[in-house]
Amino acid sequence: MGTTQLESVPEPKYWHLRTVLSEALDSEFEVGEILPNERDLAARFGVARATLRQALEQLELEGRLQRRRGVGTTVAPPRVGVAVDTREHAWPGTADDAWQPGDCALAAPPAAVADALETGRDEPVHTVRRLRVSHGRPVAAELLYVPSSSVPGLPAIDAPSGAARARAVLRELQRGALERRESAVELGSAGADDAKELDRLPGAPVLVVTTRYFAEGRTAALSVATYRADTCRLTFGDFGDVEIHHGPQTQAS
Amino acid sequence: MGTTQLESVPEPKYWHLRTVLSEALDSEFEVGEILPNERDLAARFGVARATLRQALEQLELEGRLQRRRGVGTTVAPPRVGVAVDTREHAWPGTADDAWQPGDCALAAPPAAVADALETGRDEPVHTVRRLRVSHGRPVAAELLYVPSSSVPGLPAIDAPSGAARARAVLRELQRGALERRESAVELGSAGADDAKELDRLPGAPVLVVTTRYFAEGRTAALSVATYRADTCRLTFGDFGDVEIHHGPQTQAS
DNA sequence: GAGTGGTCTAGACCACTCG
DNA sequence: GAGTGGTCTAGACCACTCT
Repeated sequence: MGTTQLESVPEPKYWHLRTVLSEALDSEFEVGEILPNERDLAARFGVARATLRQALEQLELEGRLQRRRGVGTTVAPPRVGVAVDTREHAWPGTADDAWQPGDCALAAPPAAVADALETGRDEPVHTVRRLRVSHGRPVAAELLYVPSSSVPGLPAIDAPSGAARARAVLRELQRGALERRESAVELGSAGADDAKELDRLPGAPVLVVTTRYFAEGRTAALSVATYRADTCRLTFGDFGDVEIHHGPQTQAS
Repeated sequence: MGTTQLESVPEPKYWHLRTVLSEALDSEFEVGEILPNERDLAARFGVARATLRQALEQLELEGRLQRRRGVGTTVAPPRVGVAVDTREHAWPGTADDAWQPGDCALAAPPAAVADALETGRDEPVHTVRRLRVSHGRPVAAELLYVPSSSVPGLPAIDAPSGAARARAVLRELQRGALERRESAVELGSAGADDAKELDRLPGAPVLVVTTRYFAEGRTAALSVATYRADTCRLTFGDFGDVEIHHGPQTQAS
């Protein structure tokens, strides 16, 4: 007697904190508003800073918060719906397919990519780096692997790299009639280079979309695109901008 | 002089560790093999346990490792390709749509769901809980929201809940001709209930797939499915089981 | 009971942004 | 230079799984 247990099966502190903060975000904060700094928040809740950070990490993973070193923690806007559509328009190289071609190189791809393309492991393929921008912010970085056989008309003497080359490869790829595409989505973490382009730290969670393009029954190209998981909601079909999911709780049954 | 800097722009220890461990996993370990425990590993690399754990967390997020309390850390098998297909077969309630109907309840859904269904915020809808199993393991938990108007033929006097009720709702939903569906994928964290069904801890990363089913131009049902992000690769189209992505490094350009 | 991963603490220092 | 989030430490205890 004398002691009261709030939780007979106590949940971890950081999880409880996450819930409390989540509700506070809903009711007491506006999008873009700056939260108190971590040391103050930790003191206010009577926990160590590391524990508070665990809760903040959860909320950032869920797209509720945005943290920037040297600046502070702000309330994130709702995730952007990004179409990863499977229709005929918006093939790579179409006039506006939401991607900005960056650099291009001719290099041997990772072994797994070579296998999928059915090229030799040491055979160089055109590797186009592209960036996808939405609402003025970079949302995804892509590597598009195009075997030489998919772009037979590509001039051989051009500059072997650079943005002009990237556009040329896309143009030629577009000429060969692409028939079909298949995609897969999985969770990953941003490598150093992707992280830089996406304005995140290395290790930031990303949604990796791997897409295989087919032409004449064979794999004509392969794309590996990493989307910022904190800010993006990938839409298949034409989902519009309805906001459904808003946290981990599934408050039914 | 006298001191050597391995990194002129030093990367964080945990990130470097992640890379080292990742390579070790590729070359020196088999799937299912148990790693040394965290305290030993930390000592071996000369870092604090917390730092080592940060590296392990990354690798677990990437689906390379599997950690179980009281057991140990093992090398994870490649992610399972799970079809989130958009074809006509495999509508909810089809003979085999990979989902096992669980419970069913009639309850007011979260506000966001009610809005998407265009039902009143306090109007109860049929809420079916289902579990998706692949290779003998649970991979996803789903809540399927079905407004009464979508299942007009549903007997009113039946048991209002339970597995039998769930099957009845699905059967009636199947009768009304579904026309189209739209999906979105985003990162989330498992709530306590989902976590339990998926055999994970609360807060575990999940891929949340929100699907809207249309019939006669209106939203006939809405599904929120949470897939284990560590073990699943969601495939759209029919991607097969090719393994492409294998870590954050993008070793081209 | 022994051994594992999971949680939590109290502190330190670093890297970055901004006025 | 002040203030922020990011990294790291060395330790403690807890919850769980096996034998």
